[in-house]
Amino acid sequence: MSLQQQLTAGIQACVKKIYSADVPENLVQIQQTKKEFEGDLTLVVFPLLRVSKKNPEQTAQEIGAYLSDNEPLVTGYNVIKGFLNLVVDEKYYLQFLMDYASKPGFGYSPVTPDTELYMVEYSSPNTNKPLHLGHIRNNLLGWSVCEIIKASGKKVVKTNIVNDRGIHICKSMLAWQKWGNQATPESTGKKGDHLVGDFYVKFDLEYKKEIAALIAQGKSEEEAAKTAPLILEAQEMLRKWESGDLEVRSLWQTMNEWVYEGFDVTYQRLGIDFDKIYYESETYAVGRSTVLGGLDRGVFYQREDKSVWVDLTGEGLDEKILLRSDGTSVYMTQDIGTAQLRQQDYDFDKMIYVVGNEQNYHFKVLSLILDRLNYSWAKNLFHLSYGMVELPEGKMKSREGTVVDADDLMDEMIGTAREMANELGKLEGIPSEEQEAIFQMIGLGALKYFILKVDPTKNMTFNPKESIDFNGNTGPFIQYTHARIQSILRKAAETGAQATFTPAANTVITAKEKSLLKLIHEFPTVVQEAAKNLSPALVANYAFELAKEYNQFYHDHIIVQETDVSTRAFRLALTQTCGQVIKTAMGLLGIEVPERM
RNA sequence: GGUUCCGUAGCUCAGUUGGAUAGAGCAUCUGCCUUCUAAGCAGAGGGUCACAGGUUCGAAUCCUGUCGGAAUCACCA
Repeated sequence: MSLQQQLTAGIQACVKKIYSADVPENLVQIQQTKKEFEGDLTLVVFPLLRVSKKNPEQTAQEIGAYLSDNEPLVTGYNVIKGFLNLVVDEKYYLQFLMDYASKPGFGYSPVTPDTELYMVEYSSPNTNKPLHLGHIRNNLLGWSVCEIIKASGKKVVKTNIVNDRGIHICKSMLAWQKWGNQATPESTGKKGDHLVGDFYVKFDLEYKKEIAALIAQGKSEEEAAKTAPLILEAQEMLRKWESGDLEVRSLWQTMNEWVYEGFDVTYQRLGIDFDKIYYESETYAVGRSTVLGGLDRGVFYQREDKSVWVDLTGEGLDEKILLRSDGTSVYMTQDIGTAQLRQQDYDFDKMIYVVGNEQNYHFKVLSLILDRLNYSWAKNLFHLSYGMVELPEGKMKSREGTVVDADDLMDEMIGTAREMANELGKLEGIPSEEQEAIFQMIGLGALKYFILKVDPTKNMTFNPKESIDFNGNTGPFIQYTHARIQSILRKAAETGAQATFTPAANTVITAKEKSLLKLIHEFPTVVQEAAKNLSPALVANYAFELAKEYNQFYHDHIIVQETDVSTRAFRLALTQTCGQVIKTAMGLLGIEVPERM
C-alpha cells in the first residue's frame, strides 16, 4: 500500500472515530505540501466540513491531533487556514530508500501475462520525402509513450504503417522517370530518402508551371489543377500500380528501397524501433474489400460515377469518400484494412494512434466507420493527437523550403555538443571514439528533451536561428547531473566507502535530504501518471526537478569526504539512487546518460 | 461559413480530479571555483493567467459570450 493510500485510510478511520461518519476516498484530498510551508503532505479539509460541521481551522486541528496520536506515519502537523500540513516520519522515507528505491527496477510495475495489450502506431512515414522535425516529434513521442506504458505494467506492441503507395509516391516516380537521368543514391552520393524527396519537389515545381500555363490560356485554377498533363500522368501511373503493371511496380520497389535505406539510418540515430511494421501496399486491398462488402450491406453508397462514400451527416460530419471513381483507394481505405489486420494479428485491448492533430477529423471518421461496420473493437481505438511543431513564422512548408530536416538537425546538435565540450575542455584524455559517443549522446539528448518536455497535445515552437539550449531545463543539464553523480560514486569506490545504510532511531537528515527522498518516492507515481496521460512530458519535467534538487543537495553537502560513516553511507545511497532514477527516467524518454561529460 | 483545439513573465514552457502568496528555464543584472565535475549553485527584477460575465467556501483550471491564433471540412496523405 502506498503512503497516500495508508494515509487516506488513516484519515477515513479518524473521521469515522471523531465525527462518526464514513467519507468516500475522493473527499480525502491529499496533496504535496507547498515548499513554503512545513510538512510533507497536506490534507485539504474543506470537503470534510459537511461531516465535521465545524469551521476549517477547527476541523483541521482535530484531525491533525488525532493523526499525530494514532497514525505512526504522522509525527507532526500544523494548520494554515483550511489546510492540514502533515509531517511524515523520516524513517518511512529512509526505509523506502533502502528497501525499494535503491533496488534495480525501481519505478517499473511488473507485467503479468493477463495484463492488457496496447498496440501503438507511430512514425507512419510517407515514402516520398525525408523526415523532418515534425516526424521527429512523432517518433520520439511514440517510442517514449510505448516505453512508459511498458514501465507502467502493460504489454506493448510498437507498430508502424508505412504509407508506401498512393498518388504521392507516383509523383516522385514520375518525376524521376522524366528528369532523373537514371540517378541513384550511389551515383549521386545522396541518402535515398533525400534523393526521392528531391523528385517529389521537382514534380511539384513542374506541375505548378503547367497549372500557370493553363491559367494563362484562360482556364480556372481548379480546372487547371485537374487537367494538367503531369497530374493526369501520375493518376494513370497509380492505376497501373494498382493493376500490377510490372514496370511501374519495379520502379516503385527500387525507389522505395532507397527510401527505406535512408529511413533506417535516421531511425537508428534516433534510437527508434518497431515490433511489427505494416505496409499500406499490403493492407489497402483488405480495406477495399471491406469497403465493397459494406457497400453490399448498404453501410456505404455509390455515386453515379462509381465512387464509394459514407454519409456521416447524421453525426454532424460530412460525406467521406472511400473509393475513387476509378476504383483506386484513398488513405481511409487503407486505414480500415490496417486496423482489421492488426486486430486479427494481435487481438489488442487498446490501439493508440500517434498522429498529428491535423488529422483529428480523419480519426473521428475512422472510428465511426469501423463502428458502422459493427466491429466491437472500434471503441478501443484512441488517437493520441499531438500538436504541430511550428517555426516562429508559422507552419513548416516543404514547398517554401522551410522544413527543418531531421538528419541536418541531428548533425547540428551533435556538432554543437562537440564545440561546447571542446570549449569547456571536459573530455581531455578520453579516447576520441568515446568522445564522439558522448557528443552524440548530448546532442541528441538536447534535441529529444527539448521536444519531449512539452505537453504532447500542445503545439510547440522551434526557432532554428536560436540553437537548442544546453543549460537550464535541458537534456544536457540532466545528463550532466548524472555524470556528476557517477564521478562521485567512482571517487567513493576508490576510497572503499559503503553505500549500504541502516536507518537508526537517532538518524537525523537535513531538509534538502528529505526533499530529495520525497522526490524519489514519487517516481513510480509519475510513471503511472505519464502512462495514463500518454505524456512523456511528465517524466521529462520530473527528471529535471530531480536533477535540480540533486544539484542543490550536492552544493551544500559533502559526500565522499564526510567523516561520519553512517551519514556518508546514507548520502552515497541517496546519490546512487538519484543517479539510477535519472537514468531510468531519461531512458523512458530515449535519452542516454553519460558516465562523464 | 460549420466543427475542433489553443491564448500563463520579453522568449520557450510547467501548473494533477477546481485548493494556500501562479512556478521553472532562457535572456538581463549581482554574487560563488586552493574543497567530491561551475554544462553547476545562490540572489534580483519581470504577471490584468487574452477580455467580460457566471457557477462556489475557493477558478489559470468548470460554464457562457467577445477578441486573437491554429487545424480541419478534397476523387491529398
